[in-house]
Amino acid sequence: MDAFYASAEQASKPSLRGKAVIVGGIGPRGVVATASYEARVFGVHSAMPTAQARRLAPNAAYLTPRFAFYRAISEQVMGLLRALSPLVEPLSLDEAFVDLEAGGTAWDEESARLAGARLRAEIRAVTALTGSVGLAASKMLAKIASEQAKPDGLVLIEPGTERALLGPMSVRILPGVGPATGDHLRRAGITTVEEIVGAGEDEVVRLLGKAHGHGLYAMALARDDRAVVAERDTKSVSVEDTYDVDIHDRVRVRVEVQRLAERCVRRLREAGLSGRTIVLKVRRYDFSTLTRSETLRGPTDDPAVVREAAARLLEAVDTTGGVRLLGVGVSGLADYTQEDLFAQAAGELDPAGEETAAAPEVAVAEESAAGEWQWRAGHDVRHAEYGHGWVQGSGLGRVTVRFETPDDSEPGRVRTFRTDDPGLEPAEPLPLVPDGVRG
DNA sequence: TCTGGGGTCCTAAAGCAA
DNA sequence: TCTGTTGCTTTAGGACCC
Repeated sequence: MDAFYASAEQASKPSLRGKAVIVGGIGPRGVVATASYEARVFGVHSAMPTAQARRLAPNAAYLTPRFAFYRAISEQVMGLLRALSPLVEPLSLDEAFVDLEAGGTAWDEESARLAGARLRAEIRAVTALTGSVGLAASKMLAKIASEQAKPDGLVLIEPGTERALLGPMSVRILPGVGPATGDHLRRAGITTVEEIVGAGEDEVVRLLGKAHGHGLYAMALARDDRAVVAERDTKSVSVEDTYDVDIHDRVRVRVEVQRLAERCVRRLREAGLSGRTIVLKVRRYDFSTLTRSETLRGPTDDPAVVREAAARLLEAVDTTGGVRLLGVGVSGLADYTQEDLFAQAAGELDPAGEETAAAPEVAVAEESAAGEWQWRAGHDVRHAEYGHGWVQGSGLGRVTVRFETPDDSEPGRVRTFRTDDPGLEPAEPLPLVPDGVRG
């Protein structure tokens, strides 16, 4: 999907169409998740600090992500893909590999082009958004093709032309070559794919190590036989928070770690999983990051056990100077819950339900105290008199709403209310395409 | 005013067992 | 029993991806 989050917001909000839209973290330490193509003109791109984006594009619309909304669209698109083949490997909400040959949907260039073109039309009809298609003989090349196809296009790499296409391109297009490996290669005088080939496999392995070196050399030769894998088991579950200002108070650090442990376990249980290894992550004031982990004798999904392990791990970490991020994760997952003796003992000492019942109430109370939690910028609302709209901003006891729906062709009217206006309530996003037209 | 959140995979060191 | 080798597990860190 092209500039997925930003495009979805533009489709949902007519007043943003044709405008620079930036979706991402809005706080002082946020980063850009997606910038609309209009915003990219100003030099804004994903992973850029939002503060920097504001300097480059001060008049853009800044929105926090609405993942539930994007997920609903994503599921519609993934459904279209699964109609082409059972072998669909999602990479994220907006990207997936599809093995068209395994699905019997395509077997040569012509049938592939046809399937791709049809798919693009279906995506547009069902979601009102544009998607790009890359067609090629391997995952790596399909991915490169789809990047070349953006926005709103289709690119097919013809068999036999792969090496010539790849040769002059930067090493950075190869999967697994990020900033660090790119620098490493550049210091060895290697900046293009053909220079990797020219250096020879032994030299690349010497530079980058065995696994990485052999893999990368194969990619440079356009050799990639990785299969499309439909179902991949989750290997870990984690949650983390970056704080708007560094936390210096050790007691507060402990409290945050306990909260994160509980959130992590909630996610773990929702997925029907349990795990053996508890990981604590700490990013200090200077951005140095460290992790500490502890492996239990058996898998657990007990909040008390995870909280206690996380607390133990924290005691071995020096947080003087302040902490900018804390995280708690669980790995070594099992899809069953084997209660170990410690978990049971902890449960008996600490009456069951107390911690899980108390935590959400505290959270809700705090969000309410912070004020206007339900009037988050960009989120949908409904007003008894004016109908459906979305929050443009809120603060100081006021909330500003633009009343418009995805099928409006003109920007809607803006009105401001008190945050406690009895006629105003949070609402679900409206479908981008009227129900009757959906596939 | 630097640098999110959710993951995956790889490497290397250290401890331990065969 | 001593020593060296090998291999597995745990831990920590780093790179990369969207």
